[in-house]
Amino acid sequence: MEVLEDRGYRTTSPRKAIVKLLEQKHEGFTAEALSEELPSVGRATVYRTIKLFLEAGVVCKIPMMDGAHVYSLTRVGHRHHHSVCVLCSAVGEFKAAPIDRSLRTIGADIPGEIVGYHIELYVTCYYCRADEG
Amino acid sequence: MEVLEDRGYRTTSPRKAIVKLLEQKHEGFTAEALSEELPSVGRATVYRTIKLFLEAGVVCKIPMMDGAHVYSLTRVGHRHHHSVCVLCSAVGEFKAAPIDRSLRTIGADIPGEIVGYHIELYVTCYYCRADEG
DNA sequence: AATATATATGATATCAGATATCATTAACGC
DNA sequence: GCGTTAATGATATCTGATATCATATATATT
Repeated sequence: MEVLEDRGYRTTSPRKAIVKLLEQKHEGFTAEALSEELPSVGRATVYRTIKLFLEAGVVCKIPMMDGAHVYSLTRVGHRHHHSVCVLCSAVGEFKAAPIDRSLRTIGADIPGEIVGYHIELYVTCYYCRADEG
Repeated sequence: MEVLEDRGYRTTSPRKAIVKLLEQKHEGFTAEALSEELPSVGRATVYRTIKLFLEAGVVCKIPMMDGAHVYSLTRVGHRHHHSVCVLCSAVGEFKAAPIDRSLRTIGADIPGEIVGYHIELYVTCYYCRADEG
């Protein structure tokens, strides 16, 4: 929320409601699902707000294995990547730093200069594995 | 094409036309663009065929930095990842093996068991860098 | 605290990418 | 060649997301 204020955005009640809900969510969510959970907030506003949060770096967009994608609140400050449970879409964050190193090695074999990268790890999380036995 | 035959799919002329066009394409493409380049093939067929190719592993779906995505013909047989030029969307493939190793180390810190992963490297390719100076 | 001003909202329409339907067409096995 | 079955293509439809625009409300100014 402070991030938004710093950027000159207003702290409105719809935005507060969305942030409040997101803080409780440790699973990836779709814009549609979020909208359904917040009937008091207009559909358009939900989509707009997620886009705004994306640009501000407050949420991340995570592609899933099947081509779909979910959003997730960013909890760590530094550069990171995501692990996503393919069953419940619980999202974990891990530091980018250790991978950066090995990637720099690989970079030597890549034609062109690396300007960024994405890594998604697809996992089955502890709870889902427990359920499946 | 042989991959498809092995799977019991028929080698039809629309499919041949699409494969032929893809072989010449070293840039990522969208289904829409492909459809426009092949007016002789119906829109639905283009989308269907791309989906089919995806499932057969003949093409890959590559998420771009801005949230869009492109498709790209798979040229290497083994497991690989992609580098994509953010300017012209030229696609390169690189072997997954060297990264697998470092990722296995990181895996120890990840809650859950890794069932798969994606890596996309975003680059500015040689030609685009030459153009921009 | 009241007001002015610009930003944000929400209802609706619209868009884009993709998929479902289904009658017609054309591959492949015989 | 012929029959069966999969594939095609025109159309309608779906889903996730965005554009429009009148109304409401957050902040700055007084």
